Amino acid sequence: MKLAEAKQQFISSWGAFGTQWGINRTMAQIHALLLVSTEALTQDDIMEQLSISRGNVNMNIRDLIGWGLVDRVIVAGERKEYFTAEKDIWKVATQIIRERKKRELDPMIKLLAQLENVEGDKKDKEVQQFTEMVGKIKKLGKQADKTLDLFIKADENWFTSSLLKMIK
Amino acid sequence: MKLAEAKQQFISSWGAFGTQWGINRTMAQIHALLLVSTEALTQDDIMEQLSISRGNVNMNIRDLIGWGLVDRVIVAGERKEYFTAEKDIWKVATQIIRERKKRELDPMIKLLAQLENVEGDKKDKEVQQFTEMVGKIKKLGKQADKTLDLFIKADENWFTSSLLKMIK
DNA sequence: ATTATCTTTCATTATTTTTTGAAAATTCAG
DNA sequence: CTGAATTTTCAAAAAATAATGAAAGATAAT
Repeated sequence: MKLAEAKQQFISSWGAFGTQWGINRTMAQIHALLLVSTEALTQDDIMEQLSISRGNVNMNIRDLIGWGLVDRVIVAGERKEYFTAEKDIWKVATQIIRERKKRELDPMIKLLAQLENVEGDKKDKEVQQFTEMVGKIKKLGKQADKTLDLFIKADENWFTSSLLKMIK
Repeated sequence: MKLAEAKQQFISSWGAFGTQWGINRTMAQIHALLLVSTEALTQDDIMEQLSISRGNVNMNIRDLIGWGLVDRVIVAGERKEYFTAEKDIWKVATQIIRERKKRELDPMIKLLAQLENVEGDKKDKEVQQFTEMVGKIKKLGKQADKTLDLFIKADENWFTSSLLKMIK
């Protein structure tokens, strides 16, 4: 397989995987394109390479910036904006985890905490089972939350912990 | 909040969260409904409670069975099929992980392995960067794969490991 | 073997999500 | 300040996804 073909394959597949994970196909493709681009790209570059409209590029790029996965790059003497993706794949992973945790896991735990306070007879079997189920899911959610925090922190402390290992 | 209202809220929110994770809203809602139902339900029960069509229930129920999250229940002397959800939330979690791993992570790693073998000059900077990026992502994918396996195994060994702790 | 009950399928319809592209807004050089 | 270059917005169109419901297919009781 040639390089150009491989890149194309990577971009298209990344888009398909994204879709399965509730991520807009185009957003995933733009991210993939920037991941395998040596240089920073303009909106026009992206439009051309993915055959998509200006508005589409603009919206998805801003989303990616909101996810902390893409940065604007200022090129001296150029009017246009350039965009580049974080290339450290470990940072990419922790950033995605950080964001999904904030946007989805945290609100879910909050909701479950509310639902646990259902009114009614604590001896009512229906009430009991519901509260128990909600409580268990909340507990699992909190465990996941903690585990993911450790994961994220592991990254932040990577340098420190490497140093520590050298000293010990 | 009353029980009925809380259940409704749970089902509707579960559907919304599902959507964010690339899971069909209705499928998530049926799963939620079964999770908080004391008794097994028929297709008609589900149709009524969620106000959806028979065909919709049927397809999504079969999907949920395919995911290993819902079981058919045979009730003696009854013609109709009943359905019930696995209530052990830890098992639910590991089952979802097991399936998504199989359906998504494994194929992704396979693809990346292929893309690593791009033809061309190994000294070409473009080729180098692409191969490196793909390799890094594959490595991360494999790490995730291992970690998730541990997670799944932890469950299977839960009883064993509890026993071990007691003996020690 | 016939009938009644229940399940499954799938072409059609409806809904949701994504994309487009032109207009508006912004930015900056001169 | 003016105007050209660039970015952003958003109503409308297109595409993708999901839901409906009637017909066909099973299944089991009589």
